[in-house]
Amino acid sequence: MIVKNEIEEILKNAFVKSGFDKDLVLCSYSSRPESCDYQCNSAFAVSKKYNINPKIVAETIIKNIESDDYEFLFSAPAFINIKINNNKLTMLANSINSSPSLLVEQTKTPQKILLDYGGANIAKELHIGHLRSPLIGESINRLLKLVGNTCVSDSHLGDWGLQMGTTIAQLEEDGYLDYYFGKSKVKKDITLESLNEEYPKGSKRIKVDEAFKDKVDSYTLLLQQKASPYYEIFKEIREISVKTISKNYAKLNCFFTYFYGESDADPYIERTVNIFKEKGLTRISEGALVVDVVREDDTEPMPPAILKKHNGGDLYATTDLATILLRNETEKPDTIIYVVDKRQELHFKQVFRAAKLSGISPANQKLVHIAYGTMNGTDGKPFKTRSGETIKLEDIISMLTTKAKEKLSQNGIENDDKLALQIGVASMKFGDLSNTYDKDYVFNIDKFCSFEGKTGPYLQYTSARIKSLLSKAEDKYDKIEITTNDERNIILCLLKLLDSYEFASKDYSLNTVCLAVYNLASSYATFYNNFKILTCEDSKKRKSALALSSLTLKAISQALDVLAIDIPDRM
RNA sequence: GCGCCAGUAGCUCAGUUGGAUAGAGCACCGCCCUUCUAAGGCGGGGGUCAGGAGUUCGAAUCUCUCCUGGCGCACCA
Repeated sequence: MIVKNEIEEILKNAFVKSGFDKDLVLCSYSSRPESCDYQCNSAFAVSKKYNINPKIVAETIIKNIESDDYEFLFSAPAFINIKINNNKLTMLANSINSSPSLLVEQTKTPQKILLDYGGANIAKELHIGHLRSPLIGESINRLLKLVGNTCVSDSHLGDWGLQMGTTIAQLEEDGYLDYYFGKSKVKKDITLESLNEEYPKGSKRIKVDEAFKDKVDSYTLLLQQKASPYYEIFKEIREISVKTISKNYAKLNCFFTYFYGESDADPYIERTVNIFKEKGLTRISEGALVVDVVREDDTEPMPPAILKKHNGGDLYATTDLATILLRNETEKPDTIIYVVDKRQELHFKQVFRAAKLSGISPANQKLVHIAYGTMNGTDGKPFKTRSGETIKLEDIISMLTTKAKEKLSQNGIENDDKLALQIGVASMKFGDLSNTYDKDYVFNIDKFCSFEGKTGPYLQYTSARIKSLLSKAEDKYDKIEITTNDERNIILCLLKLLDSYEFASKDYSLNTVCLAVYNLASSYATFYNNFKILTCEDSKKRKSALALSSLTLKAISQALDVLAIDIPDRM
């Protein structure tokens, strides 16, 4: 926070000179942009502490200010309004412009961070419910890297639980697995379509058909014991699924360092369970092996974590704990971040507590659950189509692409599939990421497909216009000079955007980055509309405007890179 | 029942440790393309921040209360 920190230093000196406690100094962004750029409201706190009239406090502070770069003004009853002068803004603009990283503040404590994208289930195709985890995860990954951390990511596929037993049992009953079970010499291919049909079918049945549920339980257990042919079938399903998942996630610019799943933790499960047993942390409850994680001060229900089912099978908590052990023996991350929807909050509380109790996660390792909200329909429940189906991710992507193509066609750009995908995906991603991640929000297909106003395509459009402008310019440009209000606004928005990375990396609030980059683009659009750059006859002004445009483009590009949104050359 | 979260413009959402006149986008109305991409810019209308009480110089923000909705509460993930 370049400017804010500097203003606070100036204020602290003035506080000391005035005899006030300098710890009370706080500088914030202006809530009244028409009268100031930054503000300090600390006079009220000082007034209270020393029992002095707040007006006198503010006036005293202002009198003791020493600064050539900023103007400090009194505003009733006791606000201190701060304005940056043009020289300072010019200097800032040029130093940001000459820095490859645009002076984004680097963390003082760089960490190795592992991101866990909380398991797309491999038994079925990706649907709309699988959208937020990779979108949010990918952006957080990029954000944390931008501020100086090292990150690795793991898809952590859901591939070792009941859903696998269910799928295999249902496939078997419908004759897909005759070859594996020796009933046929001909191998029937398992396809994505068959998985889409068979898993939901079996999933419904286990709730009503007890015999089938018993079969599913036993198949799940057999798989977890890597028995034949269950393990071979699992491998085939997994391969088909991973292929599709990675393809679709790549379309969204989401990538993983590792395509691991729960099953990859299997070799660590026995040791994990033994660690708990040896430390005396386990007990048998209703036939299951459990770990108590409740604390005296808990106000919410806190059931024990289950390590082994009554039949010896493994559960979600088991594989998650074994996965932590695996990671601490391979990657040794300082922090593990789970990007998983908030309905699983209790599960992660249990796992985190159990991991700390057992020492599987060292005391200084940070375990974080980014508990994002669900996308709801207008009925307030997780989004379903009118017929009650979930929408496939692939269908959403094609819907977005079609809409983008129509729009491109109006602008005379035909048959550019790649561009249409970039625009469509930008709309969806920005629409999602500009919400606060932890709240549920209403999924609106029109909003996801909209290209006007505060959207991803607006940012792409602004960037494409700058690119086009710069390519037409015949001047060489480097020095920026800030003189007008429009130019001032651009730099002020830029400063806020650069600050937003620090803010966002502390609490994972990508929406602040979204808002800040939109405001930057918007302030540039105003400038662009009011000032015809290429035809300006004053060459100094023209060159400065070009340099300012170039800086704006760099800053928008940096932000969109964090959001994993592509910038096209034209649209 | 217990617990967690939410309720802000017609709609979808922001609102940084409590600050000045509560913002944005969409939708609606009006203006701006003989000049760099109109997916744009400028202006306008639109609010009991769910209701009530309290703390404070000051509350959308903190406390209490109440209403409504969502989610979670051991062998699913």
